Order: sequence, then structure tokens, then C-alpha cells
Amino acid sequence: MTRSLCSIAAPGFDLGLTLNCGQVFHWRAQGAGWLGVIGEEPCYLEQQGDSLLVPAAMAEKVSTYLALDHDMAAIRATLPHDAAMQAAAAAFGGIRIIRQPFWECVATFITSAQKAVPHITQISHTLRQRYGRAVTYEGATLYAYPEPAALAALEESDLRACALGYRAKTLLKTARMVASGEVDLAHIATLPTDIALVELTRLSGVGEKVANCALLFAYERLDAVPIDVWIARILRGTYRKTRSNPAQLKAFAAKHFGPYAGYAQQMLFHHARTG
DNA sequence: TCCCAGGGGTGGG
DNA sequence: CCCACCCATGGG
Repeated sequence: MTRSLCSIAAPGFDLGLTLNCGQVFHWRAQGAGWLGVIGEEPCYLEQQGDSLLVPAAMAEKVSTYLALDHDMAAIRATLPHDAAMQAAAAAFGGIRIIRQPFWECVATFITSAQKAVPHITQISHTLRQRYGRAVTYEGATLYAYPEPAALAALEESDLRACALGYRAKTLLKTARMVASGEVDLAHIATLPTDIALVELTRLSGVGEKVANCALLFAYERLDAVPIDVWIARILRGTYRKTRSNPAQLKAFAAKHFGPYAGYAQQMLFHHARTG
């Protein structure tokens, strides 16, 4: 079965950059485009200049997922005019902070602790393949991220067999907290950001950094700034915050980068990593 | 081919 | 504030 594709406008958008800048880890290159899953739906995406080729039936869903509605001119206008920020924004203005499903995002970043992109991607694919729902796209089999209940039913050894190491214990505990309703990820979306952060950090394996990743990449809090070693390096070096601890770095980032500090973070992060 | 250091973080001491 | 926790990865 061939799915009909349609073209949607995506001016200034960079699909490859958006899917590979360290916010989402399961999209695979396929021909001239990318194959992945949005929630439970398999999807092929291909950039053609300032347009995006997407499955016709999914145009709306794709636009929301990729945050094509973000007003980048307005966002860019709020970013500070220092040299580092402007260089990062010029090079990586095609990035969009996407809207990921809550659980998929929280769980994936729990498995990302102390890991580089290839390994996070590999863990994601293994979990999906073993415990996620299989869906097909033109003959290719893809897998949705496993439901909380699917992981909650496992033993720690099952997750260790997916190369999670010490993350097996925390992911399992968190899956059980979410599956049982002890923590309600959808409810967290209704909370103010500071309260949402406290609630997210109740989950096992979710500290300040992972919680901020979830707030930024799933909960649409574009002012959230995950302070990881890369951003810490940039703030301590480029921005001369040599002796600041993570809390001080977070405060500086909020003040200096403003309401879209999360965008600033992502562009600087990618700039540093691909430096 | 094999070995070993060290890592985009968290939580407990 | 410090260190243990696991293990795929990549450099030597």
C-alpha cells in the first residue's frame, strides 16, 4: 500500500537538524527522508526546500509534532545579541523544539543519563522493538514507544537485557509509578512550570536535568533550560560563569536568554556539539 | 582484534 | 559535595 503524500509549508525549517539535535532519538534516515513514529502512528517525512512532504492524512498531526506553528522570527527577536548566541541562531535557526508525547520523552531521557546519542538511539529502538506496538509503513515495520504498563510488567533483568545498565532500575520504578497512576503525566501539563518540575522529579531517575528536558521537549515550556555538561561548559566558558553551580547557571540562563531560553539552549548546545 | 577509560545524570551517603 | 552505578563505544 502506498500512502499519498502532501506538501506543507515549512519556511526556514530544517527537518534533519530538528530530528538530530538531541531532543528525539528514534528517527531513521530512509531514502531522501526520515522514517519514525509519532505517538502510535508510523510516518515518513521528507524536506523539499521550504516545504515538507508528509502523509496526507497526517498533515495536522505532523505540524503540531514538529511545532511548525512556532513564530521563529518573534522567538529569534527575543534572543540576546551576544556573539555566541547570534552565531548559534544563524547556524541552527532551522531547529524546532518539537512536541513529544509525555511518557516517551520522560522515559527516553531517563535512559539518556551518561549516554551519547548513538547509545540512546539504540536503547530506544531495542525497547520499542521488544515491548512496543508494531506498526507498518509501506512494508517497513516500526515500533511505538512501549506503554508505561508494558514496561511496568517487566523485571529489572528484562530491562538490563536492553543495555540499560543501572538505568533499568529507575526506568522500571518510574514505569510502575506512571502505570499505577501515582504520577499523572497528563495532569502535570496543567501545572505551572516550577510545580511541574517538582512533580516530575518525584519519578525515579528524574532529577533536575531530565525534568527540564521533559518540560522543554514534551510540555511546551520553551523557557525551560536543561543544564547538562555541554551547556554548563558553554555558560562557564563563553559566558564567563566559571565558578557557578548548576542552580546559578539556571538562574543566569533564565535572565540572559529570556522567555525562549530553551530555544537558546538547544541552538547553543548543537553549536557546541558540532563545533 | 582486544582492552580500557570515561561519559549529555541521579540519588544516596 | 562526592562517588557508585552499568556498559556500548571508540581510541590506542
